[in-house]
Formats: sequence, C-alpha cells, structure tokens
Amino acid sequence: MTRIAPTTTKGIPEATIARLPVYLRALASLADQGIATISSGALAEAAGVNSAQLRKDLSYLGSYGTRGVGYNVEYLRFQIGREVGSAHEWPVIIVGLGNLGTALANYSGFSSRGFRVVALVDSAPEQVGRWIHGLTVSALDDLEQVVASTGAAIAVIATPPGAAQAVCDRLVGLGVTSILNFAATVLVVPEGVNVRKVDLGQELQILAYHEQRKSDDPRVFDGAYAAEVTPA
Amino acid sequence: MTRIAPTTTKGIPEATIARLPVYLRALASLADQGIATISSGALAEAAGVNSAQLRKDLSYLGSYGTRGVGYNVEYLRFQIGREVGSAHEWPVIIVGLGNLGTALANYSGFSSRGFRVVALVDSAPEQVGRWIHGLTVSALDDLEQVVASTGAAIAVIATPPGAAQAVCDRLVGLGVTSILNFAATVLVVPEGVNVRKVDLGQELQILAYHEQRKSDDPRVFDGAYAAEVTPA
DNA sequence: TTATGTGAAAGCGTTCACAGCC
DNA sequence: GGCTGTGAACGCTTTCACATAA
Repeated sequence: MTRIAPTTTKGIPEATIARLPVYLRALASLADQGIATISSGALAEAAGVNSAQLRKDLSYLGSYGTRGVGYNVEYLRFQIGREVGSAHEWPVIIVGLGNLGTALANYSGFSSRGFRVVALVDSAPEQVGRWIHGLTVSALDDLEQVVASTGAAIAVIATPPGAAQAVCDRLVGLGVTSILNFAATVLVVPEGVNVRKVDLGQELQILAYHEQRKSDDPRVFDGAYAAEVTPA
Repeated sequence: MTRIAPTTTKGIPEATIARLPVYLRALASLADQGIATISSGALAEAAGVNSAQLRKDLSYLGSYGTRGVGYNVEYLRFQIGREVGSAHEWPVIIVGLGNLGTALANYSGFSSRGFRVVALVDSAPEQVGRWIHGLTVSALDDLEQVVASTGAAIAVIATPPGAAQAVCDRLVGLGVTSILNFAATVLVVPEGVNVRKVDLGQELQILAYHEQRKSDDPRVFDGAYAAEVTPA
C-alpha cells in the first residue's frame, strides 16, 4: 500500500504526460554536457516546445524551479523520472518476431529508458527456440507461463494484423494492462487497459498528405501560405 | 500546374488528417469482406472512433454519403485515398540501417499503402553495398546522387541520435521536404518541411506512467475511478 | 423512417502576459 | 533584474443534437 489518498491523484493532462519523456531526454543530454542549471527557455528549445508550455507542464508536477534562476537539471530529471516511472525497471514482453519484432528485441532505446525486454513470444514453430539478443523465443502456447514468470504488465504486439486482437485478448486475460501495438489494427480492450498504437504506414500517409499539398502549389507551406506577407 | 486556386485549399484540421489513414484501412478491410455499403456508426466502430467524429471528419472532404443509407465503401475509399495522396506512389529513402532501419527496409506495410522504398543509405563502410530487400545500401557520401536520381521527397531517418540532425540538414538541403524521424532527437527544420517523430522509448514511457498509477491504487483506472459509481 | 451533414456547445490544450519570488 | 508559476484568453477538437435529405 503505497499512496492511499485517492483524491490526491494529480490530474496531469495527457498531452503533458506525452511530453515528459521528451523533457527527460533533453535533461539527460544536458546532464551529460555537465550543465547543472537551466532556464525554461533553454530547456524548451532543447525539447522543441514553447517555453510557456514547458513551465505549465512542469507546474502540474510541482514547483521544482527557482524564480530568477531556473531549474536544477539533476533534480528536475529525478522528479520527472519518478513521475514517469523511471525509478522502476519495467519488464516488457514482445509478441511477434518478424522483422519489426526482431528489431525491437534488439533495440537499445528501451533499456536506456528503464525497460527490460524479458521475453519474446511467437506462434511460428520455426521461430520458437531462436536466440535473439540474449533471449530464446517462447511459443505462443506458453504465453501464460511467460507472463506469470516475468510478471510483465507491459507488452509489445508486433504480429501480423490478423493475429493482433487475439494475442491482445490473451495478454489482457493474463493480466497485461499496457500494450504497445505495432500491428495495423484497431485493438479493442476493456477499461483499465492502456493501448498505444504505432502505425508506420499511417505516419508516412500523413506526410504524404502534406507533400501532396506542396506539389499542388509550391508556395503552399502546409496549407498556409508563407512569405508574401505584407507585400510592401 | 494542377490546382491553381489557392484560397480553395480546404482547411482540413490536422487531427482529421491523422485519422484518414485509419479510415482507409478500415475501408480496405470492409472491401475485402465484400461489404459495399456502411453506416457512419459501423465504420466508426471499425476505426475505433466516435460516429459523430467520423461524420465531421468526412464532411471536411465533401458529401460522400447518402442520407438514410450510409457510405459506398469503394467510393469513400477512393475519395479518402485521393485526399491522402494514395493515387501517387511515393518514393521513400531510408537513412540509417541498424536494426530498426533494416526492419523498416523489409517492412511490407509501406508498399501496401502507396510507398516504395527506393534507396537505402548508411554511413558505415561495412553497411555500404549490403543487399536488403532488393536494394543495395548506398554510402552517405552519395546522398546527393541518391536523392536526385530517385526524386524522393520523403525520407526516413533511423540513425543514432547524434547523427540525425546532420543527416536531416543534408536531406533538406537536397530537397527532401517530409521526414519520418525514428532517432531519439528533436529535429530542427526550416519552414515548409514536415517532420513526424516516432520514439519507441517514449511510447513505452507513456504506458509506464499509467502503469505506475494503476499499481499505486488498483482501483484507479488511468487517473479516473471505475465502478463504484452509484453505490446503490 | 433512417442515417448523413453540420451549427452550436462543451471540453482540451496552448499561448499570453504578468504577479510573485529569488 | 530575471525567471518561474499561473490565471485568463485564445484556438483547436470533440461531442451533442437536430435539420436535412433519401
């Protein structure tokens, strides 16, 4: 029983939460450079956001800055990290070891951010037993045991679209409550389970939409017009 | 000179544009199932959105439905596809062929959505000349020629964080105007260039935030409380 | 009768601008 | 004097609810 007070639960906006990891990364980089203190303006620039936005975001977590001075890099880093859950090292399992799943299993960006890939699962018999990045691939049939033994609450789905919902249902049934979905399908989950979708094709399509606009009329920058403002 | 009228440029909200690919995918799936007509309610469910939202989104494109009936699947698919730029087949180049870049080069989800990976580029001499998915890896030094000969306006950056901004600058200098960034860095680009970021570590951190909240208090679903509503 | 298309309302998120504190 | 923290204004997004059309 850690924190009991329920109404104390801070209502941090979802948009802010999505930016906290960006701030963390910027702070890590500053710390590496030996910078001890930073202003909201400079940190905002490093994170690619407006400085007012940064200050408002941080104000949801608490008052960690010093007026007239700025923020202590290490202290702020610790506070944001604690909020995001970096104190903990989260075990993660990956289901589906095609090209993408295999790349994710080897991806170093997870471990550097407080996640540890603890199990790999695939349904194809030829994948099972394969050795990837220090782990052997388990059979989908053994999913129950894999989840139970690792205690993972977070799973990555990188299966073909057709298999994703079934895998998701099984994971949820075994107690997984956070899913990162790379499959090109909309997953339906019960309340209390969080899903984030990464659809690579979709990202390119959004770029293509803007690209098409640009080629329609070279002066168009993203639907709005650049320059030609105040034609003297 | 295709469409000249500048003020005719429809102001489709960014949030809507981001959902169009989702609708396209749902429509493709319906078409495969042989379904010819669909209501906003059913399509919204397949896409995982509210039906009012779907109708409002589609209304920005035009009036493609029939009152009292619904939408013709193939016709709507064509209209959305045209808007997003699926008519065109977009050439894409990938820079950085580590685990992730290699997986992307092999990823089938791009070609099925109107994109063709036309060139692979890496700075490491041991990568250059490697044969991946029907393409040989070019040297970063040859970037100018690669962009010129392929005519790609869209590039994927999957380099280490430290190299990303320099690669980005070179790409932009060579005329690339849309970038999908997998590197864990904030890219700075001139106006008129679109960047979309996919940060896998960040996605997990957002899930971890919510996960932490859940373990603080098992009754908490995402900051809000579930059940216990109307305690009889 | 049924389901779209859309003004109007409500809800969020961002930005401004300045009071408060070092 | 300088920079944080924050109410208030603004703008964008979602949802409602109904007029409109088949």
